[in-house]
Amino acid sequence: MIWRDAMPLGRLLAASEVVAREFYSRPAAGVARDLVGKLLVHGRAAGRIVETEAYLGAEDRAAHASRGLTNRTRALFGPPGHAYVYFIYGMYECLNLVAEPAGSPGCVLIRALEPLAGIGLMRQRRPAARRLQDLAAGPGRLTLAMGITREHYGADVTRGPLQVRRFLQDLPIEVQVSRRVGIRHCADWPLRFSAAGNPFVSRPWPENAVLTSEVC
DNA sequence: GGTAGGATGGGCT
DNA sequence: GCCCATCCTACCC
Repeated sequence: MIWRDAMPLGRLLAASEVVAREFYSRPAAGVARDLVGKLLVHGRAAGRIVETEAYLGAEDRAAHASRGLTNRTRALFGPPGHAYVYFIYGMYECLNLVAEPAGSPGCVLIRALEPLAGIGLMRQRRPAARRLQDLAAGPGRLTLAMGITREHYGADVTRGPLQVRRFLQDLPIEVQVSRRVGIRHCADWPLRFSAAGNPFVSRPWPENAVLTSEVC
């Protein structure tokens, strides 16, 4: 198993550009699908997003926003392109990116990364990971590996140390659609998106996953 | 290879 | 008081 960086951070940054706010200002499912293949950077750590889930508004009972505007969900109702980080199961934090225009609370849960740079640092933060594929495979593992916490609640991901970037030379990638993980309500909605065949996803794609061809 | 159970605390009814 | 967008370990094939 290779624990070295796949590419130096400087080269990753030179080969990519920040994703603009307009990208996020549309229905969350499309944002989630198109975030697969993008680059997530925090400080010296970076990785390719390989798995996401969309969460919608009032109609989606699995979404925090379905219970309306509260102190916790405030960021979901704000402008797109910001981080929504929440604390779960008394131990873990999950990173979402706010989608849709301000007032419409859709968001995208970032579920898994293919680590590319800062892997030594990620490994220090995730001593329980035994394989590179496990470093950031899962929403709680991902935030641990990347050093993302509730302090990033509301952070603007179009500028600053936490960023989402697109590769300048976009390559077509296949995205699979399946059911969201670990929820009770609306469990059959096809709102989980993952890079087909990628070994860094948090769990295997189900038999009934549907393929959709997209450009990252 | 697989899974059952426990850790642990904030948000909301 | 209950639920929860999870993870790890122990244990069992």
